[in-house]
Amino acid sequence: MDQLDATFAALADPTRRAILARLIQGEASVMELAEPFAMSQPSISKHLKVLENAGLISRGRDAQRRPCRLEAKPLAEANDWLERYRKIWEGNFQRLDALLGAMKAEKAPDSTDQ
Amino acid sequence: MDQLDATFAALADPTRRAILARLIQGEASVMELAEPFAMSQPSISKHLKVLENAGLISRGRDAQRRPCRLEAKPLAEANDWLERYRKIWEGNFQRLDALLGAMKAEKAPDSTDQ
DNA sequence: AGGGTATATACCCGATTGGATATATACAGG
DNA sequence: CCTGTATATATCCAATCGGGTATATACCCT
Repeated sequence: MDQLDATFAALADPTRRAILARLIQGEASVMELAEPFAMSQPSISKHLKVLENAGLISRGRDAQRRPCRLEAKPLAEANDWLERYRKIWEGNFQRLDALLGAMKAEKAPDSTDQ
Repeated sequence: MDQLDATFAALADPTRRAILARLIQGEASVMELAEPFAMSQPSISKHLKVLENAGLISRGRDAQRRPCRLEAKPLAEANDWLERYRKIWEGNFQRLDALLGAMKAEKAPDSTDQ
């Protein structure tokens, strides 16, 4: 599966998005991540595996715990993909310039609007 | 299904992303959209239905044709969701830069699949 | 070694997905 | 009305998904 496929597929589930949202606050164990959900621990582990396979999280080792943390890169790729469309659909060139600037440290002149 | 669920799920398929990419150039009929793919017409119609149900495209009527065009709103929502994370990771990178001074191993591949 | 805790793996199951083919519908033009 | 064209719908099928329970593994502590 393509990276973008895996990223968007992982983001298509509300449980997984909630897990990512929780991880904004910092690392968390599986138990901690499972707590808000009416769902079994293995199901959460499965969601975490999907996120990990998509590269959206990575995991450490702390005794029996396998703390999860956010990984930015696949999110950045998904964001880049969406930014392209946002630029076209909304005519928002500021964001595109910011994106191109971040990616290539170079401005992308484009005078053709709409 | 939640709007974000539907949007991300629709974007998780490379055929559907390619269809959206094609629609950047303007409206297109089902036949025109199907042409680049080694796939039956009904399969393309099914993909279009997924995109339409997610609100990512809308359809008109031109004789027998049902031209498709891009719709911005759901994309904007998905983009907003990702933007939140972009801000976080940019913040993290700033902190990281502050700590490590110079750490540059970023590649910037422009790998838009279509 | 044995017990407790945290997490992963192995199946099971029903629903959904993404493809196919065959058929139905909608419309244009002679 | 009939034909051709564009598109949608109806099944079918294998694969994947998202949940469950039961069990295994990994690690800490006494």
